[in-house]
Amino acid sequence: MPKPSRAARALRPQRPASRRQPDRTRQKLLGSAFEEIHRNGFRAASLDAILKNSGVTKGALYHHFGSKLELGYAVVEEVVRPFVEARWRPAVESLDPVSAGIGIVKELLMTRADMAASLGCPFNNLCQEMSPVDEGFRKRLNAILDDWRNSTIEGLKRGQANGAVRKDVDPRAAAAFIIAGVEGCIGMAKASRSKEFLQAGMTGLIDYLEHLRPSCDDH
Amino acid sequence: MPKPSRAARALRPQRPASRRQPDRTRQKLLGSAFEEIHRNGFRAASLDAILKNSGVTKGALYHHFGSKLELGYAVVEEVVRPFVEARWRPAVESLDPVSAGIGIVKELLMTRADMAASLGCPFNNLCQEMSPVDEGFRKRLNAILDDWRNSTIEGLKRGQANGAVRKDVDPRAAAAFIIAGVEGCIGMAKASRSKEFLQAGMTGLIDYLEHLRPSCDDH
DNA sequence: TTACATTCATACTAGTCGGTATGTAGGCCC
DNA sequence: GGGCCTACATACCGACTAGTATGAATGTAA
Repeated sequence: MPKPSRAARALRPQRPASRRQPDRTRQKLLGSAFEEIHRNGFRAASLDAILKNSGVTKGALYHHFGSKLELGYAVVEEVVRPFVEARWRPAVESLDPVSAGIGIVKELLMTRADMAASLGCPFNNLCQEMSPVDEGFRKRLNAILDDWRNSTIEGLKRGQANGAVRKDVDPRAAAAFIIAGVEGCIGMAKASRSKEFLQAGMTGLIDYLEHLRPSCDDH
Repeated sequence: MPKPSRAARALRPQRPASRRQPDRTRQKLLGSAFEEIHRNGFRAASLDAILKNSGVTKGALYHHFGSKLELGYAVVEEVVRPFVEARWRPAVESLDPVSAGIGIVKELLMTRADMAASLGCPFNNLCQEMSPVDEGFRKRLNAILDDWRNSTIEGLKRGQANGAVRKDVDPRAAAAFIIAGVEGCIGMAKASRSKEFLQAGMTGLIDYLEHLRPSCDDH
């Protein structure tokens, strides 16, 4: 084996005695970049600020990433994607996606309302900013969005199969609207800044989700 | 009268013979700035590009506006606000806001789908980008959002009074969710770029709007 | 221990940005 | 027609940006 891959190296036990820990510096860069991008957007994100906050130097950065753009792509794939997937996984895998979705929304309202209302959703922020101006970002973000939506569609279909979701619901339209509603609420809450808009919008979303359940109309 | 105000001057007949037309150059700056901001966001908007596209020089710009920030504020107040208000006015003033809203959505899908899917909504773009980083932007954008939402609330209440909207709907929550749904759909469509997401999401929105109407549940 | 690739550190460059200093010309009043 | 404010035009400045050139130190394989 000529050179150990990052994945293989990460499995080996850490050697804290060493002063050179490439995987750790890479992770520090990704984390610091994610925060800076979350706060300022990608284009306004300053490499100097990322380096300062992570304690890494410019030489190390350009050793691990070929350019600012590549760093941004890595943040999308390795930080933003897991962040988004961790959110919706419980809902789309549930047998009752409506109840699970409502639970996630309520949990978000209780634990993440402040961050959501001030800085917004990292995924949505990047979609808004970068999709129109960089195809590489757009493709990666759209891949995340596609996975999210397709999983939601599958969840809704499963709900229809076991009676948790109305049969006359169009899963494609409902999935798109649910995602748009979530991101829209968080986005608008940024402008109002108070959590009131967020709570009101999410109340409307919950109402819509309830409306997906079988009701008296079906009988 | 020591000096004629902009408003008074605007009422006077144009004099195309003159080479100095301050109101016209101001409008050219606002229009060019709006386009550049719509395409690139405020912070990435280049003054040089705005000047090039409008054929105005830097001296003229800084004669009319004290800074880039003031130019941005003026774009919000004098271009974005009318843009937004013109959209929702027909809906919130209607006796049947649900039908009027559905009409606006369908009209947007037919006439503005391409622009919406590529560049997004100018108002929402600025909310996402500038609300967290500049209080002056946030206040102005939030004022627009507040007006939009309050008008929608009034429209829904009017609909409830004359039987066009279900009585058990919470107008505050519904208004917030409708706005969030519209902007969310447009925003997500930017990442997917194809109009399919926009159409699917808007179909879900229409379904939600229909759900606000009185149904068998009320009897 | 020697040779070599990886990993990081520092100093620097070229370019773009918003903003300013200075100058000039149109247009109204006295 | 002289004074004067408004409305522009041009040239320039300092700050900040992403990116690079160069080199040193570390770790590894032979």
